[in-house]
Amino acid sequence: MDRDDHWISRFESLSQLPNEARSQLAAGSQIAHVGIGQTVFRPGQSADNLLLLLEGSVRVQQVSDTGREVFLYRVHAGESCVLTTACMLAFENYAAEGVTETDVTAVIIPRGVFDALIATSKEFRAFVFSAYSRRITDLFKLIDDIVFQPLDVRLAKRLLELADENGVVPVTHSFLGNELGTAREVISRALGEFQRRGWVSQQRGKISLLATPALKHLAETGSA
Amino acid sequence: MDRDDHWISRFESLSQLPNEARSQLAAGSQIAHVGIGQTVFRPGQSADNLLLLLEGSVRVQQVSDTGREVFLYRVHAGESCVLTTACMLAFENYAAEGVTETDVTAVIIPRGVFDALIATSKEFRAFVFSAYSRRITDLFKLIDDIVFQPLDVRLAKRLLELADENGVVPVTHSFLGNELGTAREVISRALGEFQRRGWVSQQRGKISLLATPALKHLAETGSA
DNA sequence: GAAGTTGTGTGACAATGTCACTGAACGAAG
DNA sequence: CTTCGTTCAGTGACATTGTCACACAACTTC
Repeated sequence: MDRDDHWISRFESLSQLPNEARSQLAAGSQIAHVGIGQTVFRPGQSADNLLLLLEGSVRVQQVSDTGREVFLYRVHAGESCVLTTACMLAFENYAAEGVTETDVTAVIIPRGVFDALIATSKEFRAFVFSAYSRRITDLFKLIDDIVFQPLDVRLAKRLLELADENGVVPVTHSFLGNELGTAREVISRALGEFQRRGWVSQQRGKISLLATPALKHLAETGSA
Repeated sequence: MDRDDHWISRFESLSQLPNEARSQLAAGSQIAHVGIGQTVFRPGQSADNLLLLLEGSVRVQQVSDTGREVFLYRVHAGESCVLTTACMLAFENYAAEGVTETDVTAVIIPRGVFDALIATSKEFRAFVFSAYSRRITDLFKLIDDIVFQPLDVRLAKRLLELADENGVVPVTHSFLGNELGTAREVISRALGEFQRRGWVSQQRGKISLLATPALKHLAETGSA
């Protein structure tokens, strides 16, 4: 097998798998492409695969009873939808869904292969539990932020995260509200304030960051 | 071995372990007692054991940078501190701590035994992943509640959860504020309103529920 | 360009969070 | 039984955030 261009080498901890496990993984999994805006998993639909992202990103959000959505976390290339797996192995449903934000290339590991690898490989277990650990830590941090961080600080952080290389954030106010668990109007006001300070300029569906340092300062210290 | 009074039989899914795994678990673990108010695990301290609670409860909370605390979830008898385990296996720290709320009896499963069982027993894996699944679902629900549920509804829910058989909740306003991620004053006001409606009466460090049905109605429908 | 859809701005008001206090209730000395 | 210190609860003023009801601007489609 040609290892160097194989996807496994893109995952640092997986590339430490012993040969046997490695070929077991390579043989048992397959690569899939999913278009933008597709729902990869959703409540009530039991997941049968573990997904590892090679390209693109997936947004995971909780769907409230009232139909509203809260952002939970984002799966980037090189990461896995590992929380889904807990539910997949436990046969339990949960109320979160995953939506592709870009075109996505992913590795599909079927339940059986996943289960076999968990049993045989210490390295694979380390990979899975470490992925868990990171996600859970993120969730704890999210709760902390929602409860204790003022909105402008959280908004500044998110703008910096979502900005492309030109400092442009190509999203609507309503998207940001969703992302931060608040209302569009609140985002509009906060962005209006940022604009008044000369930190951003706004176009329809697009925000340009003009003073990245000021935003960073707010995001990090919590004060302007 | 006398199984009927052994702790394993208290965990439904563990009692389905095949004999070999079962004795492996019984032999490798030990029972410990911890007094009330002890910190079982804390940030920066890597956990070396998986804990299964036999008696009592443990409160798990995120400790904010600012020193404030947010309630995350509660581990009851028959449950495990399983999220700690992810971090324990991944050698990563996180910012949550666990404090005993009562005297606690727990089973200590050392890392080595845990790891061996994960490898050998399908049933043990199911136990662990199912515990994960439940916790994660709870965390998602918590985020949902914090973002979308009005405070009075969340307070009513929590009062009902914390009440003893006589409908008495033996906690302070400040404890409840902590529990719901809000300030003491806010709890005082909300409880004042409940009292005005005749739903509760208050003593220092103690709240008595007078109209459980009304509280339930508020908790479930979101309207008085 | 007319009509429909989506995105943004704004004012009024409600709910919640923060701050600065006050005094009451309790426990531990003396 | 008092005194003192500590913890707990109540309150008003104000800041921040959330909700509702709009108006209107910017894009799309036909």
